[in-house]
Amino acid sequence: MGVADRKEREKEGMKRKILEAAKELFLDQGFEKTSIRNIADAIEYSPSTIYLYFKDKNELLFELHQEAFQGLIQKFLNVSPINDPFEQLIAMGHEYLQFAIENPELYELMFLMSAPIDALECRDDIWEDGHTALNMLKMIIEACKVNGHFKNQDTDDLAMMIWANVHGFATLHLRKRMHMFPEEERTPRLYKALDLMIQTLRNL
Amino acid sequence: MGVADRKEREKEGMKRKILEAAKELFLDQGFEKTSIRNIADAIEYSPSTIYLYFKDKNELLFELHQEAFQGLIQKFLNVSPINDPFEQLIAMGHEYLQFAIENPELYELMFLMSAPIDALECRDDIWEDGHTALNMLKMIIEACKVNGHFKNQDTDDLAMMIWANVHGFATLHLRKRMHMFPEEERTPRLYKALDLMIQTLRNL
DNA sequence: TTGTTTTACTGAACACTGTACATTTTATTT
DNA sequence: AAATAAAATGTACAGTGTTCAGTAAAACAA
Repeated sequence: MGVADRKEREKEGMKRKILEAAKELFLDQGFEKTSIRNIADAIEYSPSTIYLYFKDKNELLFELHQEAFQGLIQKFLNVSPINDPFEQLIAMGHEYLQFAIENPELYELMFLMSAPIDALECRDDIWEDGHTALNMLKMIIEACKVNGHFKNQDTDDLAMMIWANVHGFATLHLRKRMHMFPEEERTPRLYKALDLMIQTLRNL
Repeated sequence: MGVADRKEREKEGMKRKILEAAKELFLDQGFEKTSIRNIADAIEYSPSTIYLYFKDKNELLFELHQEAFQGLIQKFLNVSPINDPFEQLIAMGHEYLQFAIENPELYELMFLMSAPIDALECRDDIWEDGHTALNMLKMIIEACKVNGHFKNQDTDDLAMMIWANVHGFATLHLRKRMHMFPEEERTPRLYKALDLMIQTLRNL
């Protein structure tokens, strides 16, 4: 039945329209300060219409959350042409930090927001892409081990430590907790400290 | 004039009363979900009264922010009896992580909340205690250097790296982004990864 | 082409929120 | 006791997320 198909497409189109508007507004003025009414205004529909396509405001965030993780995974794929796994690791760290700095609100949505997590804890598919990203890190760590790095260290612990470190850099920066350094020094210092961390790992 | 003094004390008493109620509610149900009306109800005053003592909801948070940092500094003082500076560093990392785990909402308020920071960026005394805490870390790093650690490394970079790492652990945990590990493994793994990080630094 | 059913959408309403301000109550000073 | 100053309040405004009865339009069956 062709009609049902078209309806399906239209429904999908509407969802996208809402999501794009929500994304722009969330990224522009933050989640809390964006109201359903704002989104409705942007797409020229009534507020209630949004509730026909999404359960509530959190669900909008959830969908964007999914897309954000897929964006990070895309960035991670940039490191695959590199041959030496340790160099891959370094590049991955930079890709991660760059993603966080260039997409602050997306990063916030992925790793900092607590609102949606509480609301969507029941769903078991939230972390699918998160796991994929983490596995990419773990595989590179394993490859490093083959090359003689990280002797007698547990891969999970290493992954956790590296991830936490990069995440720490990202959040300190995003949440503007680097007041001890003058404005223009912050980003360079971020990368410098990241490099220091990775070099520290080199002879582990 | 004794009357003025008493008035001053009463005013201070009222401020404390409001702050204690706000603290309990913020820590209990979060900042966003606590309304001025909730706080007013708790102390049995009208909502408007709160505005006579604090500029707005953010200011309540700011005052608590100050107190929280002083709490962390107190924990840091626990390491001073330790003789070896590197052991001090290890203990400091544990104190920090423990503080974050035991006072999740205070930690959130210190390092994760973005609302108050934006609103209070003008004030230059927000980060006074923050700097004190950071300086305690830096002094220990300097002491480690005297003992032969961290050869040819910049103290600021080291401080930044260590802090970011511990902060990363803390936020991953607090924001429930450790879904890859089963519930009961999370906290132990946190400390294990922290130890791994610090041991990595030992021979730097 | 009708009439009927399904779908898409909306406006008004509810119960909240932070905050401002005129008004009233209480305390202090003259 | 009257005048003044301080403290607390009730009310109001403009905003929020969300629900739901009702309407308009499209799809289907006759």
